[in-house]
Amino acid sequence: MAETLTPTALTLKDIAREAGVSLATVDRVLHNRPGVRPDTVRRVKEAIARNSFQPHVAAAELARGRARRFAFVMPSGPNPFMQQIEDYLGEMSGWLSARRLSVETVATDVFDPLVLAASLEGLSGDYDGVAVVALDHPGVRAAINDLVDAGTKVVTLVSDVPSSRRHHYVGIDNIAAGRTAGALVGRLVGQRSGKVAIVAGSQGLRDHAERIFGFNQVIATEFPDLSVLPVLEGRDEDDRSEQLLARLLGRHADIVGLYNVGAGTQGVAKALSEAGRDKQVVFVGHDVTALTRRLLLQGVMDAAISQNPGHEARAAVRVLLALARGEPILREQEKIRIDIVMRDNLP
Amino acid sequence: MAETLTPTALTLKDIAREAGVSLATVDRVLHNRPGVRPDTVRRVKEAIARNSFQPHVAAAELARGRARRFAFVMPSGPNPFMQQIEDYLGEMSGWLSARRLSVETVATDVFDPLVLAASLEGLSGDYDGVAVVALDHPGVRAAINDLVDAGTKVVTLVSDVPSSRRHHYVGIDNIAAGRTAGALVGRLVGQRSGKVAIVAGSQGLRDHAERIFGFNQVIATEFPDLSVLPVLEGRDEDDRSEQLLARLLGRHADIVGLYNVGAGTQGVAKALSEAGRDKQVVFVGHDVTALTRRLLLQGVMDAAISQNPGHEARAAVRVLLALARGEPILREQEKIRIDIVMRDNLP
DNA sequence: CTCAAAATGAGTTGCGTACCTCAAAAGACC
DNA sequence: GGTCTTTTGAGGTACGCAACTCATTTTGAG
Repeated sequence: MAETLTPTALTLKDIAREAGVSLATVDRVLHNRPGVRPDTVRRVKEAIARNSFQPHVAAAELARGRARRFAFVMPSGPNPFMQQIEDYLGEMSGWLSARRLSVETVATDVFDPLVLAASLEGLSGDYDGVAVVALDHPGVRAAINDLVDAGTKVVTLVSDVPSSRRHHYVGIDNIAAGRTAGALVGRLVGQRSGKVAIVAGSQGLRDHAERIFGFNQVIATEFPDLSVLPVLEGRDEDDRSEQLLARLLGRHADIVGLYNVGAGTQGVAKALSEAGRDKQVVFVGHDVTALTRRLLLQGVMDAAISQNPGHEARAAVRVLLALARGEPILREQEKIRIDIVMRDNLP
Repeated sequence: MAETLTPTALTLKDIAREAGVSLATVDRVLHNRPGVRPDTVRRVKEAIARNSFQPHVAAAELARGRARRFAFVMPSGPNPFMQQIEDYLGEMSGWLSARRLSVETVATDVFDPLVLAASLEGLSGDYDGVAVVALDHPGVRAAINDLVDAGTKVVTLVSDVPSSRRHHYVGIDNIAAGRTAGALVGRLVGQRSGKVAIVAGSQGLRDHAERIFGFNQVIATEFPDLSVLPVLEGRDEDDRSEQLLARLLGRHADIVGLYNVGAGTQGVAKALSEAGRDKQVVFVGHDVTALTRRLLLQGVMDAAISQNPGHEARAAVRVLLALARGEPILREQEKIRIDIVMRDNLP
């Protein structure tokens, strides 16, 4: 009828007795300090495992004295999505200070690999953990690895550097996101056949390229009545996106779908509206911002693929904290999901 | 360039000095203990606010000695969604024991208000917090209020009792979920006109009724080419759902959409397949289980409206813990979102 | 003004761990 | 067997707060 999940509550003292050693030795084993014979280490670890002992987090945290410091390395430009992440970090301030944690944001030009790498190197030694919106580049990779080697916990945020030895990635699978966008456009277009336009920031950005890849994959294999037009590179700028799209709409009367991969949403929407085709064209984009929220409510946008910035901010902090404490990570909890947001499930 | 979110780290001693009182008095104020003049209370609270002091969670937790006990009151039947919630609670066991928290699940017949109320009354005094999958009934409401009055923190889970004085509800807005389902069916049906079928467990269940309400609302106002057939009450049973739906499909050749509000998914899918109409009818249901996952991959189901059971389990625990500690709740974090799950964003 | 009640100060203990020192024991090496 | 190094034990202090006791001061009612 009633099942308890937490049976025992042993302490280090109990483990010491169990293993037939002193508290000091258990402490040495627990913190990988030198000066313990391998055989003794084994005995202690066995005692810990046998009793499934877990150190009391609160006691450990209290005893260590100095506060943990984390740094968030974020893009310096005016990116609304990144701004949301910072806002949500700010909302955590009470939570953070009650745990004596310090989170600092460091703005830098994440699109310049050398500048980013230099910023990362500059953090070494000062922080227990670093979350970074990273560009996938050899210099950045090396900087991340250096941090890791220095004992700093590193988490990549939003954009991954899979070839580095970062401890964790907090963000979505962008290929799957592109696939989802493709499925949505295809399904929402319905019976109609015609062309599909793609507006991206740049195909050089890893996340954009991956999204486009996934999108094309789905359209090509599952919606034979649709053909994808060459990608417009709007550089995430409103004006440029608008001009490029307006020209394209003028040339193709049979555009039935539109996928906006990155930012520049304002310009994309304007081009659609001014051509008077915002109701006929299925428009799928990314992220829930004040703007996309409005466009969804107006029916100009049909769906937004979203990664929850609040979740990403909190997950990054929690993962860094768990890594620093040596606690296991709740993978299921920290996994960022690909949200499909339509008008009626707007968060 | 770098902005710190956590400036100070005062202690109770500092607050005592600031307020010109002793540690004991600060302690009395902090824990609402009697024997402090109103004026002194004010002074202490002002000092706390002025310095935005927050007690060190770890120290408080360590000092209080006894572990906190939480109970989860769950349906006793073989409900896969509830099972998932329990599974995720089990996955937290390491996290829980490291914090010396105990979570016990109590199985009971949540559909019988008297039995449920009795179960709740029986918990009084033994637990610091209770999460309950509750039926909205006067007897249950009274039982919840009694728990609250006894100082127990109460959270309703999945299904709310808004008229009670429960401290928090962890679950989705079911009207919005129904609206989302309606929008999906309507959009995915495309240009076609025809009829839409609804299979529910029972219209007596609050969550099902709300979902149907939201669904009808959207179809009626936004998809005039679709007409909704009377609700089939399958009692969440496979066989019954299958029979009812098979009969309905036989009578109406122009069914283009299907909304399965609750369980019984196996039967619903079978009726569709055996009628050879699983590809023509847009089928939207709820929750991601092994079964719905398979149906989505096969293309039988087109979308599932989902509430993340892992998130609900963890949110309930976190909310109970925050309430017990007197910490603020991170509303954004604990809010359960309505997930639209299609084949390409299957979690 | 008196006296009891209320309010406050001062202090202690303990929670479980981290981190440190110093001494003692055990082992390794020649 | 003696010397040196490695390993281990024993113990202490500190972390910030909860919870408690007891003495002292202040307050208010009569």
